[in-house]
Amino acid sequence: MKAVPNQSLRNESSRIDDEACRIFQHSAELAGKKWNAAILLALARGANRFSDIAHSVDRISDRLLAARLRELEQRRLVVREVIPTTPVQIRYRLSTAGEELIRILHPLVQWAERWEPRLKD
Amino acid sequence: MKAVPNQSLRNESSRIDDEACRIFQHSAELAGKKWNAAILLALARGANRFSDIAHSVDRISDRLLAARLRELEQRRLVVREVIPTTPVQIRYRLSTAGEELIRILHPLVQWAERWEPRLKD
DNA sequence: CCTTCATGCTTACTAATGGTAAGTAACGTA
DNA sequence: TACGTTACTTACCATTAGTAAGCATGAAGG
Repeated sequence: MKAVPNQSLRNESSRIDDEACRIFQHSAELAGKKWNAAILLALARGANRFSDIAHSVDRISDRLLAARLRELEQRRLVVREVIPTTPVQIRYRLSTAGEELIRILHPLVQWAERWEPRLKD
Repeated sequence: MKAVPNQSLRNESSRIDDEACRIFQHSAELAGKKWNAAILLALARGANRFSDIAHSVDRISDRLLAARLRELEQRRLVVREVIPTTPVQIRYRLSTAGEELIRILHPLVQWAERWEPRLKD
């Protein structure tokens, strides 16, 4: 279909490619990417070691947890500290941005309880 | 026994598999699944036909747009109406749940502007 | 008439991502 | 000595995403 994208009849300002919309899409997809919300929540609730998080987040695999923590660290939602004990301990915690993000997302719980009651089974 | 503090001694109720946490994860992943936020936003901003949404959401393919609209309809965030003109017109719009969802997610814009300034490039 | 275009999809194919299982180095415990 | 824990990585296959093309219907243009 998209061989010749004809939008000449369409007013350019109605396209969803301006700044706020791209930002919105980008951050929603970051927060909502599979496992991310659960990982951030686990950290918010006190888990701070790899294996704690792995136990807190139901059904996540080590491989994906490691991958997600690396991404979240790069995006600066999570801070990774190496503690030079023997053996080394690695501790993860939310950054301020991460804390604010889960606070912002909290209303989703009420939304879901209202509109998706079957989730409660 | 102190080099490695054992978190498994924490009480079971702190695990992230109880109801509110599962709901939280589930709805965050619904809202944040790739393209969903942008599609809902396009609808909120007035797009209501397939090709309008396709033009509004930058870089989405027809295939994924069709798939996502079907999912969003099943999840009751989007309503699909068939208008029996010739040829038939198909019109999509947000349900009340869908409208509330994008309202809830709106603070993400300010969050991202504050914490992810490089998105603004 | 006959070609061409728009709409709202579907089908076919490839690339990227996800899930499962197992492995690993360095230590600790029984 | 054997096994468990920690924080990962590697190997492999299944599922999903992205790209391109096809298609039925009808409208519009020459």
